[in-house]
Amino acid sequence: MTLLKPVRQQKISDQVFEQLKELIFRGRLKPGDQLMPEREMATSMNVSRTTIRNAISRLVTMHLVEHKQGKGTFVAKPDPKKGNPFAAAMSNPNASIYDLLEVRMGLECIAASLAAKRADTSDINAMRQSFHEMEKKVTAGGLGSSADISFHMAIAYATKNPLHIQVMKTFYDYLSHGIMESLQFLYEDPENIDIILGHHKEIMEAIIGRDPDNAFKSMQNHIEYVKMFFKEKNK
Amino acid sequence: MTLLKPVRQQKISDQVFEQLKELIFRGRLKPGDQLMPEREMATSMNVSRTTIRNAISRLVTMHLVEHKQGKGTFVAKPDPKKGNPFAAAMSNPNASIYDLLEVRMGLECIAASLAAKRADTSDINAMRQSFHEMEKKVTAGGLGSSADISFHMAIAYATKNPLHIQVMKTFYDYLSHGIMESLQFLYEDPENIDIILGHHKEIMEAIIGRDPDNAFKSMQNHIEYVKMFFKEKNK
DNA sequence: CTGATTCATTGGTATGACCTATTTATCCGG
DNA sequence: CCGGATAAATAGGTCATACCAATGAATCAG
Repeated sequence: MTLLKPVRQQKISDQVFEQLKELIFRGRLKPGDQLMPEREMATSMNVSRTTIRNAISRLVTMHLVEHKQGKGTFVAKPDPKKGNPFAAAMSNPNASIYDLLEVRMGLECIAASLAAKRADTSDINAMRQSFHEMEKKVTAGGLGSSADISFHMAIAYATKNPLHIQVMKTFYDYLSHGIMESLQFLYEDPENIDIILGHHKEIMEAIIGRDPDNAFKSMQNHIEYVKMFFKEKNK
Repeated sequence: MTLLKPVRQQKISDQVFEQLKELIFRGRLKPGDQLMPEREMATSMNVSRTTIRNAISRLVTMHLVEHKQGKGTFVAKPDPKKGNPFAAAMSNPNASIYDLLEVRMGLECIAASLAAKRADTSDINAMRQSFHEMEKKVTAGGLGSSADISFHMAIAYATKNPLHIQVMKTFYDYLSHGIMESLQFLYEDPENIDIILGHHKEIMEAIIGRDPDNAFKSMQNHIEYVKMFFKEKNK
């Protein structure tokens, strides 16, 4: 007898749930986006609508998506009121975008260097995709801020560090809600956008080239630039 | 045409959900209790099993109840970890103390360098106090892990960055109980303690001496040492 | 053009069937 | 009487289908 049982320990609805969750956390589905109709999703995944609904209803409970009868299901805008420690911290009027950048400086520089050591091809593809999406958006006159977030989240995932991923996810959950408004100033100037895209390219190439030190420095340089921008702006 | 019809139709599954939630919150259903079978509950509430399942699955998502196929559904033991993003991440079996140290590496190095720029006398006093307390504890044969945490938190406060403070608080509040047990291994060897005290002294002096670069490097060196310790230990 | 109606789309609920996992009861050979 | 195999009962998990309810767009009556 063979020694194995490819037992299905994970429920089908769990798998669907995980897939959708990943799409949202990685920014592949952005707040406001509409999900595929349940019936369609069911057939395209070869599972019953019951299972799809079960998975989605869990996302609803987690406030990641919202049901709108007769219209569809949409990715929710993160609500800071919902037990997010970062949101609590940031609702403190003493906390500024500058504080946020300082913390990001710590987290993301080390993340970039770890990513350079551990990124696999799918991570790199995610980065490339987000990069090109942002490029496309800005050349089309758009803002590209959500693609920006996706890019940074792709790096977080590439660290393969579940704790770091969780922390960054919580971070950007909040960011896409409140702070992003401040960041809009950054995207208003086309010159800034080119510089930022250049930074991203630098970071990405360091990671692809498996160069942790350069990845660290490129990220440091990137965030330092953003910090300087806001320091200039506020005087 | 005035303010009319705040009509809001509540979904049936919502009503079921609320009922069950109340039962749990009010203690009518206690941890470990088994819920009525879904089919039975459905008939006794005059709704379909679909609706019941939807409501219960939301309770599952909120970690209020647990499904056990073939056995039933049970009220879950309140786990303080549940609902906290950090704890959720760490309950992931893939998350290790090594992951934690990587994230700390990012956060605390930048914190040390910021502290070197911004620490005031009361911050420095807090550091000194924690340092000496730890020194006292270990020479008395104690563990000093809580003084260790106090030391690192003193640095966090010295950054004057409310977001960073909040993040580190959450870190130590929710992680320490589980993770600190692992750190005990570190304190078991007197030799380690001396080295760690030396590290702390280095960090502290760099901060007092207003030397951000050295503070950064000292902290990096410190955490790197701990990382190495666990890497050695696990092979 | 305005307003009502119709209809396609999409989430919400209801049944009923069958699958899978767990526990309990039963039966049978030794 | 015992131990293990078998069967039944229980309860959650999945599937398929039908219909209800809300929304919005297209259509039609005036």
